[in-house]
Amino acid sequence: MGEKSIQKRKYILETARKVFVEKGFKRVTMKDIVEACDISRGGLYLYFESTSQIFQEVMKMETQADDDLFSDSIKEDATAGDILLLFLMEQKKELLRKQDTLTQAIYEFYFENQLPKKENRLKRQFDSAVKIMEKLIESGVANGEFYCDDCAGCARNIMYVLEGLKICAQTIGVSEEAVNREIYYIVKNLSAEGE
Amino acid sequence: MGEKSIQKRKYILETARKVFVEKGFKRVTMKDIVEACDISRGGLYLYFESTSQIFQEVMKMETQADDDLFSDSIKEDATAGDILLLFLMEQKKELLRKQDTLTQAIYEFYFENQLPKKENRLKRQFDSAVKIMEKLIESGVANGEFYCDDCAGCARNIMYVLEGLKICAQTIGVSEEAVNREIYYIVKNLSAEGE
Amino acid sequence: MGEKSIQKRKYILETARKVFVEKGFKRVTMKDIVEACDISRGGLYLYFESTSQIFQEVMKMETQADDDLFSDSIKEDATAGDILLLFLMEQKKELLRKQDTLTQAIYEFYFENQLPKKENRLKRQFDSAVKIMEKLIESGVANGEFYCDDCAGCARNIMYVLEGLKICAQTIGVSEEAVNREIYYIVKNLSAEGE
Amino acid sequence: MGEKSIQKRKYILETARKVFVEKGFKRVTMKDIVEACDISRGGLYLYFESTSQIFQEVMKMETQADDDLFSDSIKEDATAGDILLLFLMEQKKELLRKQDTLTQAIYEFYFENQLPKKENRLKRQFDSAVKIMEKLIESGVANGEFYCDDCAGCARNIMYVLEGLKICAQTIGVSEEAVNREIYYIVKNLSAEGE
DNA sequence: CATGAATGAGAGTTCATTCAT
DNA sequence: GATGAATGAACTCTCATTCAT
Repeated sequence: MGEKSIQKRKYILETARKVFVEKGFKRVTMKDIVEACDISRGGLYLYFESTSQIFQEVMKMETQADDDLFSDSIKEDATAGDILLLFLMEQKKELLRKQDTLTQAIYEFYFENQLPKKENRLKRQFDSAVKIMEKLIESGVANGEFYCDDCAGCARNIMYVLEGLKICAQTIGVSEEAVNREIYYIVKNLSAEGE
Repeated sequence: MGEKSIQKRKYILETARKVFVEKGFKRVTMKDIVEACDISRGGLYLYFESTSQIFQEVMKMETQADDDLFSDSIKEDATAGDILLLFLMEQKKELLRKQDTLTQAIYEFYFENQLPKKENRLKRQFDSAVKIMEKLIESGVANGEFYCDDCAGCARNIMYVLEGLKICAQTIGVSEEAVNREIYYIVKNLSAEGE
Repeated sequence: MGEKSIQKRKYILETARKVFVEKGFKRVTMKDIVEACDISRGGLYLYFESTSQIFQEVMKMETQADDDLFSDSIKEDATAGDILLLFLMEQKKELLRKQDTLTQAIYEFYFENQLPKKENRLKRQFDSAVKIMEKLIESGVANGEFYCDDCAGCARNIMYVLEGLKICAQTIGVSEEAVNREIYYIVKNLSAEGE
Repeated sequence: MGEKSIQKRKYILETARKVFVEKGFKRVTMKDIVEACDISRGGLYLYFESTSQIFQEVMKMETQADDDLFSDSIKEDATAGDILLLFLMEQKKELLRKQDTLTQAIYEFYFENQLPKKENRLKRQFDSAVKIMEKLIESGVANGEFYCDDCAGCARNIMYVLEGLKICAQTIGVSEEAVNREIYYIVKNLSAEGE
C-alpha cells in the first residue's frame, strides 16, 4: 500500500469517526461510511472489511490522540492539585459535549464484543487511569496538598464516579452544574478532610 | 380489550423481556419476538407496533417489580446502616449477574432514545434513588450511625459510583472483589470519618 | 404450510426447472428464479434457501416423474427385446432433445457436490438402471431372445455407452444417426452372437 | 510481442491451468488467476481478456502435450493388443486421478460454449480417437489378434464407454475395480469372440 | 509494459410491515 | 382477534473492468 493509500485510509477513518459519533456503533453500516466518504462500495472493502474493524481502528487513532493531549498537559510543572483539577476539567468538557464524542459508540461496541482482558482497550485505559490517579493522589499527600488514608481506594472511587457521570451523560443527561457538584465533592474530600 | 387479551399481552412482554436480556435492545427484531412467543407475525402487531414500544412496556413492568422488591426489604425495622448494606448487597448481586439483566438493553435504548426529562424513566429512577439515599444517610447521621457533612453530595457520589460499576460490569468486566472494595470504601467513608 | 403453499412450492419448482434446463446449474441465481416465478425476492426465501436446495428438490420431482413413465411402459406384456428397444428409444429421445433436459444442470451440480454414496441420487439411479438392465438381459437370454455369457458386464457396458452418449450430446453434439448406430450395435451384439 | 512476453504468457497459462484443475471452469474468476499468478489485475488483461479465452489457450497447450505423450508410446513396435492395452491403461490412470485433471473444467466449458464443429476441439479429439482406435482394431484383426466384424462400431463403442466412465468418475465416482471390469470386458469381447 | 486503486453492477439475505382470509 | 404469506427496501460482499500513473 503506497503513500497515497495511507492518506486515504486515514481519510476514511476520520470520516468514519464522524459517522460513529453521530450514530453510535451498531446502527452504522458499511453503506453509511461509503456514503460519508463519498467513495465506491467496493472501494471501502479495499481498506477495511467490516464496521467492527473500522471502529477498532478509529479507537486506536483516538487513543493516540488522547495520549498526545495528556502528555501535553503533564509537561508543565504543576502541583498535584492543579493537575487533578486540570484532569477533571478535561473530563467535564468531554462529558458535556455530546457532539464529537465516541463514548456511546464505544459502549455499544463493548456491549457486543466482550473482548478478553488483554485485547480490551477500554479496560486497559481504565486501569491505567486508576494507576495514574493513585500516583497523583500519593504525590499530593506527600507534599501536604491532599489528605487521604486510602489512595488506591480513592483513585478507584473517583474513576467510577467519572464513569458513572459518563454513562449518565449519555442516557439520562447531566447538567454542567451536576458535574461541577461532583468535581467539587471529590476535590473537597481530598483536601478538606485533613482539617 | 378482554381478559384474554390482557393475558396475552402480558405473556408477550414477559417473553420479550427474555429476548432483550439475551440480545440487548438494538439487535432485537420483531421477528425475534414473534419467534420467541411462537405467535404469528401479524398477531404481534395487534398488540405492539415496534420493538421500541415493547421495550418501554417491559421496562414499565420491571420498575413495578423492582418497587415491590424494594418495599419488601424496607418493611423490616432496621438501622440505616443495615438498610444501606442491604441495598448495596442487592446492587452487587445485580451487578455481578450478567444473565437475567436488562441493564445493557436499557443503556442501548436510552442511547438512541434521548427522551425528554419527564418521560425518561431512567432519570426518574436515578433521581429518586438519590433522594432515598440522601434520606437514609440523613437518618443515619441523626441517630449517630454515620458521619457526613454533605448528605446530598454523598448520596449522589454513591449513586454515580454504582452507575460506574454497572457500566464497567457490562463493558470491561468487574470482579466480585472489585465490587466489594467499592462497597467497603463507601461504608467506611460514612462511618469512619467521624473518628 | 397450508394447501396453498404446497401449490406455490410446486409452482416454484416447476418454474425453476425451466430455468435450470435453460442455464444449467451454476449460472442460475436466486434472482433468476425470482424473476422467472414473478414473485418477490423475499418470497422465494420463504420456501427455499439456496439454488442448491431448489435444484435437489427439482431432481427429486424429476425422479418421481421418470419412475412413473418407466412403470407405464413396463405394464405391457412384452418380450425382453421389445422392452430393451423401448428403453433405448426413450433414451435416444432424451439424448437428442437438448431442450427440456436437466442433464447438463445435473452434471454441473454433481461436479461441485460430490455427495457421499448414500445421498448421491445419480449414483443410485445409475446402479439401479444397471440392475434392471441385467435382469432384462437375463430374462432375454432365458427365453432364447438374446445370447450373452456375461449379462452383468453387458448391462454395465450398455449403461456406460449411454452415459458416454449423454455427455457427448451435451458437449460435442451427437447426431440422431450416431445414436441409432450405437443402439443398433448394442442390439446386434446381444442377438447376433448366438448364431 | 517480445521473448519476455511470450515467457510470461506461458507462465500465466501454466498457472491458470492449476486453477482450472482445482476449481473447474465456471467458478474460476479473473481474480483467482491474478492471485495465483501473483501479477497485477491490469497486467492479466494485457495478455488475455477473459477466463474463457484463457481456458481455450490452456486446452490448446494441453492437446499438444497429449499428442507428444501419445506419439511417444506409439513409437515402439508393439502388437495391436499391446497398444490397445497401453492406451486403456493410460485412460484408466487419467480416470482415477481426480487431481491434476482438466476433465471437469473441460466439460463445464463445453456446456456453455457449444462451439460449431470446426472449432470444437473436443469433438475433433473424440473423432480422431475413434479413427485411431478403428485402425488399431483393423490391424489387430488383420494379424489375427482380434476378432471383430464391425471395427468402426466397436471403436465407437469403446470410446463411448470411456466417455461414460469419465463422466461417471467426475459425478458418481468410479472405483478402480469398476474400471478394470470395463477394460476386461472390452478386451475379452475383441479377443474371445473368435473361438 | 505494468501496476493496483477505483468503480459500480449484481448476487445473497434479512426483516418490518401489510393484508387477504 | 389471529394467521402467515407476500412484498420490497436495505445491507453485505464480490468481481470484471478501467485508467491514471
